[in-house]
Parts: sequence; structure tokens; C-alpha cells
Amino acid sequence: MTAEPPPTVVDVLIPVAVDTAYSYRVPKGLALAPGDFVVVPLGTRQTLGVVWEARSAGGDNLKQVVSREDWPPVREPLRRFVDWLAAWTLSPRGMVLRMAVRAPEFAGAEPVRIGLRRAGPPPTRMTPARLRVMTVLDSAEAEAVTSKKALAEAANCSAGVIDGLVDEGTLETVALPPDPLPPPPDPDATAVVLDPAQAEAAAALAARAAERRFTVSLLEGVTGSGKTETYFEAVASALRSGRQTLILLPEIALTAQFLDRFAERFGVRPAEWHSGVSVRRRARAWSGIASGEIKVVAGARSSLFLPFADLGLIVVDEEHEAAYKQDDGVSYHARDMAVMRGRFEEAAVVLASATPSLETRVNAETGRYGHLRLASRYAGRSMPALAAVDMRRDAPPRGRWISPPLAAAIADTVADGKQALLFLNRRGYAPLTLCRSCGHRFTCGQCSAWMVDHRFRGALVCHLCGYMERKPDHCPHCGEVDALVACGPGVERIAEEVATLFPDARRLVLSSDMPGGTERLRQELDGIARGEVDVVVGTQLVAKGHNFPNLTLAAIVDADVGLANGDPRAAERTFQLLQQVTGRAGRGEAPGRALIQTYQPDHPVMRALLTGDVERFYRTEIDARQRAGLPPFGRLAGLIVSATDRHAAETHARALARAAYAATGGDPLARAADAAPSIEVFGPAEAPIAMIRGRYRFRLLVKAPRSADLQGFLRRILAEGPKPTGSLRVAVDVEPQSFL
DNA sequence: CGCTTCAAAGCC
DNA sequence: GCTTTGAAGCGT
Repeated sequence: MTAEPPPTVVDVLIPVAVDTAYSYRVPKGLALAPGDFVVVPLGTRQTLGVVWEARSAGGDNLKQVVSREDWPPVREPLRRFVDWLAAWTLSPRGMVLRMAVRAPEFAGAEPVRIGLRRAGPPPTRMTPARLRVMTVLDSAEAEAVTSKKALAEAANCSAGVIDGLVDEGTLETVALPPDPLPPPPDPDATAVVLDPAQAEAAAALAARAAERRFTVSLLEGVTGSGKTETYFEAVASALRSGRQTLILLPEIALTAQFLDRFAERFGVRPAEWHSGVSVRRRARAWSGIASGEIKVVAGARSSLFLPFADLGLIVVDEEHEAAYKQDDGVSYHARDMAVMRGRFEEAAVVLASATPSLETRVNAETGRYGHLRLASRYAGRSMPALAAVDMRRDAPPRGRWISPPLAAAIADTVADGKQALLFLNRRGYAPLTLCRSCGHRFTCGQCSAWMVDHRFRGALVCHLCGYMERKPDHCPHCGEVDALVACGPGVERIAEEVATLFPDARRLVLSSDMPGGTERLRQELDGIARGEVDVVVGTQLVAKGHNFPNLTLAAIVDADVGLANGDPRAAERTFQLLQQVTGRAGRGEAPGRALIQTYQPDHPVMRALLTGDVERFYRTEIDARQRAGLPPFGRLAGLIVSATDRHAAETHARALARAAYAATGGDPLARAADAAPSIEVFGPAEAPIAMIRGRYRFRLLVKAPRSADLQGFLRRILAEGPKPTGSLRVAVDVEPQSFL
């Protein structure tokens, strides 16, 4: 048996928008294997890349690899995942690799932390601030080494005082070793108490997590059934077999509350991975995950690309959440990609939700996924009592939106020292402003949608394209002063109504456009959980996987919003959202109730919510999907055209639609249900335009009965259709479906 | 004829 | 994605 000759040529995938791996010559004395991080020349610059393939032949006229980075290599399952994901989303492999290597790029730059310790006699000139610093240092342990910032904080002085002491020679700086990693989560840290239904599901999941085999399970449990505690037992099982776990959460659900719950069960918090984590901590986490020392990561969708050494379990919490869809750059659905990552890693995947998506339900029903159910609430707690308020009969006074029955319910709740949640999926004060004198409607100059009154900010904002202007005091059309009227409610207006009705109640408005970003939002959510608010008025983000133990009333201000917006998922989304919101009530000791204000109490979505006949709702929706050939039975993809110029985006989208119809032999710009034999294209007329991060997006939906048809078709129109120019970009977003 | 601007074409 | 390149636009 002869030893394998060392590779002389390597194909290196580079994290830029290129699909092919480039070949480089390996310099003598450098041993390279697939997965190794390398620095290679690219054009005039040098860049980081990953060895994708290694060969031992030819390559004389190639450029040479510059060096090898001493980082843990990208393991084969992750490399295959990158390849697969790129093929599935029709994006360049380099762009997918980019998502996996963004963190280690910072790793090399991790700054050394500076600590301080006593080094000499007290300063000649002692001041109160200096004395405080000395006291802090003396009271600390023998090796009193802290960071400068921490020391300054402890001594209640500025960092300048400490610098002064260093100059005097009283203190000296030392390079701190990196903080030792916290101990691994302990599967036996606490005695676990589960009710029989939970215990049964937990045992099944734990068994799968111990199997070292790819499986997918749907954990479907009503709100408050203790899904989290149940899947924690799968985590414990993975820990016992020494394998790692990834818990995927929608970004917003990654709160202190979740981490604390984890810590209660396992003794320590899991490693965190989301946009709010600092570069240094991310670099630390990255290497800990790659080395296998970090056992459990709780992360947002970007954590799908982490370099796990031995991933045994992936939990996707709130699997139905639309937030799992990544829509810029590479478009992917994190839940589905989690399933595929699990497949490549031979890991168990658990999808958890109270209101699973239709495609996951179907996958469970057909036996492709395992199906575990928790039908009732944990610890004998009951589901909230549900009631509809028929707005045709119990109408609120003119210009008000809180009906008398709802107002009474809020009054009872607050009087009882409990919390009430008013849900309305509409940001701002009022969705429409018009002039009482001439009837002029304020519309967006850029995209003709209604301008939404944001009274807190004193502005009119277009929710479609983001255009914003100061709110004028006179009508721009007829010049009349003080004639502008706000029509309809937004959360701000509901909050105003609450203030009028209950002046003494502590109120909080939560909506995604709130200043302060996700960090502030997390704090507010934690604040509500601590009972610092009486009445919360919020948009959909209050629906998301948060536990408010003191909340006993959940009310839907207008349940009909979103039912008639043309989205093929409108009914499913509305049902999921409202079910999640009503499920917020009564999670603690006290029983909860939910009120649904609607003008259509007989609508199937309301019926399902009110009667709790979820099965019938799913049945109806799944049948409708099957008839329409939509996912999970047919395939749907979006061609997303985006540009900084609206006209360019629209024109290009139309041209692409034309190319698509031509390719199907169909009739351009008509809904091609009958014209196209196998591919159906919904043209731009059906596609909403939106502005995200300064770019107009136009979406062209393409429908096909089979995945292969769709992939080939998209490839063809992308190759043969009009080429995007300038700032125009085209991305492909494949809707979730069964792909296993 | 030079200088700026902007989109297109490679990158091994 | 980034860098180079080359053609078009504009002014002297």
C-alpha cells in the first residue's frame, strides 16, 4: 500500500459572488486538505478561501496558495451543506460560503483584553477617586485582575483615573488570558418534572437525539403546553451522548427569558448567536463551537452556518415563523435549511410549534416527519376562554375601536392587578389621512400607497417603500388648515384610546419601528414579563414565543386585518398569528381569556379560533392548497428583482415575466394557468413591490408541479432572460416544500 | 483630448 | 464581492 501523494493542486472556494472553486498550486512543504482555510491571490488582492477539493496532478501555470490559516477546517458535512444550499437557492456557492466564514474573518482580529493589578506604592497624590480604585483592588481576590472598564465601573470613576495610576506606577497593565469558557450545560442539573404527555414526547425526542441518525420530528403543542421543557429533554439526551445542539429561534425570541429558562434546566446559559452579540464574543463562540467545547448554541437563522464539530440535534422553535425566511442576499428558509443541515450532519431535527406551517403538518401526516403532540396545557392549566365580539352588534363609539365588552374586560383585568394585551397588526397612528375639506388622500409620492400617520414621530410614513415626510398642518391640495383627519386605527391610536379610557393604567406600545432596535425590544419584553406594565398595545412581535405570566387578557382589536390581502398564505398566517396572540393569555397561575373583535365571526379562521377545531382548519387549508397546486404539493419560487430605482426594477420584472411566459409557450402578462402546460407564472401584476434597505423589490412568482421543473426553469430564464444591469439584481427565493 | 462616470467582465 | 477596464458623456 502506497501513501497518497500530497496534493499539488487545490480547488479553493472563495467567499465572493462566484460559483466555481478556483484552482491554485500548492507550495512545496504545505500540506493541504479539503476544508482548510487558506489565503489565496485573487486578481490584485489576497483573500480568504476554503479548500474544497484537493488533487495531485498538473497545475503548472496556476497561481500559488499564499498560506494556510491555523483554524479548525470546514468539515465535510458543512461543505456539502454549502453546495446543496447554493444549488437549491440558485445562488453562487461563494455567497453561501460567505455566510459560514464571516465570523472567523474577525477571529484573527480579536483584541487582547487588558487587565490591571497592583505593581507599586500608592500614588504620591491621593484623590478620592484614586482611593476608591485602590479600595476596590485591595478588596478583590489575590490575583485582582479586571478589565479597565470593569474596574472603573466598580470604583465609580472614569477610565482616566486608572490611566493616571498606571502612569504613576501604582498599577500595571497585564494581558488577560481569554475568559475561560463557562462549564458545559449539565443534563442532570435539575430534577425534571413533566406531566405524562410531556414525558412521553420527551422520551421519544430524547431517543431520537441519542440515535446518531438523521430524523425529523414535529413537536406540536398548544401554547402553554411546555414544548420548551419537552425539547429540553432532547437537548439533555444530546448532551449525554456528547454531541452538540443548535436551538434556532426567531431573532426576537432570543431574550434573557429564554436563556434563563435554559439555565434553570441546565445550570448555565447556552452560547448565544445573533446580530446583537459583539464581535469578540462571536469570535469566541465560533472557535468554541468548532472545537466542540461549546455544547449548546441558541441562535438566530445565521447560526445555521456555524462550524459544529459534532452536531447531534437541531431544534427549530416556532417553526412556522415567517421570520425564518431570509430575503436579502441568498434567500433561504432557515427551517428547511435546518432540516438539510441535520441530514448532512446525521442529526435529529425537532420542529416545534403551536401552529405548525401547512407544509410541516403535511410532512408529519405523510409520515416523512415524526409527529408528537401536546394537546393540553402544562400543570393542569386551562386554555384561555375564547369569545368573539361581533363588531356589527357591539360597535364602539364613533372614532373609537375598543368595543364596550372589550373595555369592560380590560377594566376587570387591570382592577385585578393583571395585564392585558391589545393586539393590532398595524403600525403607526392611522393608516390613512385625508382632508375633510376637499377629500384629498395622502399618498406616497414614490409608490402611491397610503401614507401612514406616525403621530409619535410627527411624520407620515409609507409602509411599502419607507418614504417619510413631516406631517403638514394644511392640505397640500386645497390649502385648508386644520382639516386633516386620521382614518382608522394603528397601535398608537389604540394606545391613545387606552389612555383616555384608563388614565391610571401603565401603558406600553410595542411595534417593530420602535427606536432602539431589537436590543431595546428584548428589554421591553423582559420588562413586561416582570409586570412593569398594565396594558400592552402591540403589533405582531408581541405574539412571538414570550411568556408573560401575569397576562390574563389577550384581545385582538381587529381580527379581519390581513384576511383579504391576496397572499396565498393569508388564512394560514392570520390563523397562526391570532392563535399565538390569544395563547399569550393565562400562561401563569391565573386563568386567561381572549376576546376577538371581528366583523366576520363566521369566517373559517374565526371559527377555528373560537371552537378550537384546529384539525378542521388545517384540513380545509391543506385541501385548498392541493387544489391550487401550491406548496407543499406544488413548488413556488419567487424571482426577486431589486434595484435602487423603482422603474428599473419594475421594467426588469416585466421583461423577466415575458421571458418566463415565452419559455412556457404561454401568453405574456396573463395569468398563465391554462396557457402553460407545467409551469405557471404569476406576473408582476400579482407581485407586491416593497422597499427594503433602500432598494425596491419586485417579486415574480413562479409555480411548478415538481421541484426539478422549477429549478431547471428558473435556471433557464435567468440564463436566457434579460440580463440585469447596473444596480439591478435578481435573486431566487424557493418557497418551503418537501425536498427530502 | 483629457477627465469623470458608470456599467460589464473577470477573478484560478 | 471587489477590482479593473473600457466605453460614453462632457467640457475645453
